[in-house]
Amino acid sequence: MSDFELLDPSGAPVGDGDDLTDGLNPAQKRAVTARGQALLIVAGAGSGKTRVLTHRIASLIRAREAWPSQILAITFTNKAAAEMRERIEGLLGASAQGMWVSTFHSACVRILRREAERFGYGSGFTIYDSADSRALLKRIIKDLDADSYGFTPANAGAKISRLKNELSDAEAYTATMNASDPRERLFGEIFRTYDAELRRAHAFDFDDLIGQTVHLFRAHPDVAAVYQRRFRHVLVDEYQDTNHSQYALIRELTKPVAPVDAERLVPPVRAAEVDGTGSIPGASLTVVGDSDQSIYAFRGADIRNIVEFERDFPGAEVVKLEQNYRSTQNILSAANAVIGNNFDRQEKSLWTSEGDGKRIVGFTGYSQHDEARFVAEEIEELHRSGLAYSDIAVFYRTNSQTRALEELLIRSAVPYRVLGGTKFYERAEIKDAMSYLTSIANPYDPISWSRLLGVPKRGIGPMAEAHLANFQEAQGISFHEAMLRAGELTFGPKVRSAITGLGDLLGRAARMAAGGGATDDSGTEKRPAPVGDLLKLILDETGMVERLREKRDPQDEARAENLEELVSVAREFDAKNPEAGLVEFLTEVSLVAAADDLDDASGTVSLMTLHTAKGLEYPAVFITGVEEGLLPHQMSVDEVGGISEERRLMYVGITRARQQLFITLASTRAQFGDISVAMPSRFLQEIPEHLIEWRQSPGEVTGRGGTESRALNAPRSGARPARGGASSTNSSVTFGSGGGRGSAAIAEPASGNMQSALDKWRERKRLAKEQQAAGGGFPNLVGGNVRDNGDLELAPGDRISHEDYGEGRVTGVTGVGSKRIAHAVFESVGERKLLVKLAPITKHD
DNA sequence: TGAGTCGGCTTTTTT
DNA sequence: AGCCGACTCA
Repeated sequence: MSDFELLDPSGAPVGDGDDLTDGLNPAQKRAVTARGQALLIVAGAGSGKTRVLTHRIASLIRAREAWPSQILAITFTNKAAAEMRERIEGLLGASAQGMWVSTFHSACVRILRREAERFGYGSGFTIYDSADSRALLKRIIKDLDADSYGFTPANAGAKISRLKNELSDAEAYTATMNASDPRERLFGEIFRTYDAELRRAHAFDFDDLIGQTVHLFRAHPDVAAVYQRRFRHVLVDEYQDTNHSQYALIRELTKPVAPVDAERLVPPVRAAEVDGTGSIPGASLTVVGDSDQSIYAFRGADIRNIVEFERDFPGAEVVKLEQNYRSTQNILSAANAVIGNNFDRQEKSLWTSEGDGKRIVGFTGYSQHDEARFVAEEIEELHRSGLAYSDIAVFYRTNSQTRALEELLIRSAVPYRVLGGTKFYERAEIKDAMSYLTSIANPYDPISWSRLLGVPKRGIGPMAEAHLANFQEAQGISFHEAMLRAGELTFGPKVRSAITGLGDLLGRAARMAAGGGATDDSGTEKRPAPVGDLLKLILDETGMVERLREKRDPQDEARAENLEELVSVAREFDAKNPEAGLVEFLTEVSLVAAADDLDDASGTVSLMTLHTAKGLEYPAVFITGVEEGLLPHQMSVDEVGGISEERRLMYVGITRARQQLFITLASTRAQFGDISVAMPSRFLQEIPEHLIEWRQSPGEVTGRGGTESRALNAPRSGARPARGGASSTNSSVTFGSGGGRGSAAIAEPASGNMQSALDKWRERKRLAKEQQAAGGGFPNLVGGNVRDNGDLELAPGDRISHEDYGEGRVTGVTGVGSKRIAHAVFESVGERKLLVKLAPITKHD
């Protein structure tokens, strides 16, 4: 039973009577049971690909075709990885110990830390996130005076990233560039310096994690052989979003091991592992993807990886999953219609046997606030009809759109959370605290060191920093050592003691982290200190939290709370990973994705970008800001293939919805401080009109600035028959792409009366200007001054007056302090929940 | 050296 | 409108 030697590659037949294939459709069954070197599973949205993938892995293990440790499964986010592992363990009824289920980045970090001595880093090397890279580039660009040539940290970073994703490096770039172009020469210099600085700091950026692993494998066949031998089955999810370096990594991992390398492996290879020539055959590869959901071209994802899979891996089998188990037919028809406008795709059409379901609800607001108000009201309506808040999600194209949405959700007392966006770990105070931990793990890293010098303020400025950095480089010592030896430099007594004191603190913390006795209590144990203790030591000794508290600014108060939350995050990590240490903590923090902190049990509405939404599903979905310039985004319009990618983004958004889909837009939108007129998105026009029930169509919002009361603009369903959608809407939605600079990507149906649309657009723009000039802005502009009702006391029975809803009666009050919520019934709109502090209400005496 | 003010720029999406 | 960075003053 437990005899490893009996492992037979051909395996026991899986299939008949196997519960791993029960209830699967024929295509899914094939995807689970197919065996061979290469398998491509083309999985449309909602076609059960996670199920197929987990069952495939479980069947490999259960049939004894593979041990868990021979499986490498790559997912897009850490959350998806955790979920997949859990589901596999559920199927096997046992732990899947030794199985690698992780993201590309996590898997590569794991390999790189193991093999760190091969490239001269310690295993505690630092991972630079985009902000760190930008900080480094900023310094380099300044040093090289490259800003006058138009280089910015952002554009240089993007270019470096693109090159690294192609497995290029500074040397290769310099060799192939046009050397007579000073701009190119300068960029080569930036690139070279950037990489040199990374090396000096013992650091990798995100792209290096993949690229350096590939280089490691290519430079050291013996190292590659270890992993090629170990992973017999490689499975990759979201294959359409892989870039070139990830593709190369997969190729390396699935190569056979040549006899010369196989011979040197430890432990020695067994006869069963090699073929007749003494080679270990390449691992089997399974990739899952959907080219219609490729939305990461901007970071190097190459759709050709999936489109040309069969050419890359001759003899590959292809299985197509087209039956959808997630959405209603109406939603799928809309999705099919939209994506059908992408001309260069493989034909594929989603279908369901579940019936049409409800129609898609459309709404056009007069402003983004009006739009947000509709979203908030509909969410409440859904909630009243029995849907949990956690079953509802709101999507948008750009993070900046959250402002208006959040404001209205707060006012309506709808519990929500924003996924992604300004992430916890991107907050300044968190980065400050983390810079101490990073520096403790890697005392050669200048970025974290430079950051911690200045926070909290202790009189060490740029001058002192520069002197220390020169000293550090000249002596070839760590930054911590350089600080301890500050006496050898010409500093004033005050600055010197600040520097040595800080150096001492870092040294003590580093010894604790390494397991040495930093404090001289009985500690004979050589155990690394818990991360929580290290962090607490730093925060206590630097007084960072108290300093924030002293300022008595509510924002600083929030920052202090964030730091305390960081301590509890660290403690949680310690408890969950008793064997892990500081480096593991830092790795986890660097690689968490936006969707990773998604807590499904939280009972809140989820707000996120369309990108973050990929891979998720919700019973009710709102797609907001469906306007030209936003979706498709202005930036993408002139890019080759840009519109196609935006359309896929729309497609991804639509296909997240299970039962109810809402599509909203606004006719004006404020950006960069002033208000501009927004046109409905071309994608809106691509959805067959009979699928949409307009509560307020774009046509109705055209022309007039919206003088009616907001509450009356959006009567509940039924009050307004949905005739608006058919005629008026679609004629007014027709328009050109604005400037009409026809890039290759734009193959839009040039239907209809462009001229009249243009006229309407001009007219609206004029009206918008006038209204703005007339003062007070738009009547529908909710934003701006946040009101504060202070300690307004309300009790059941009180009569109140609401700016939008009119007269009403309080039926109850829940919550405490600033989160007090009044439940009220209004004559015009019925039941509503209001945040007492912020709602536009007055109480009648 | 550090605090405060003014001006320019921003918004695409993320591991 | 808001954030960051450069510049100015104490």
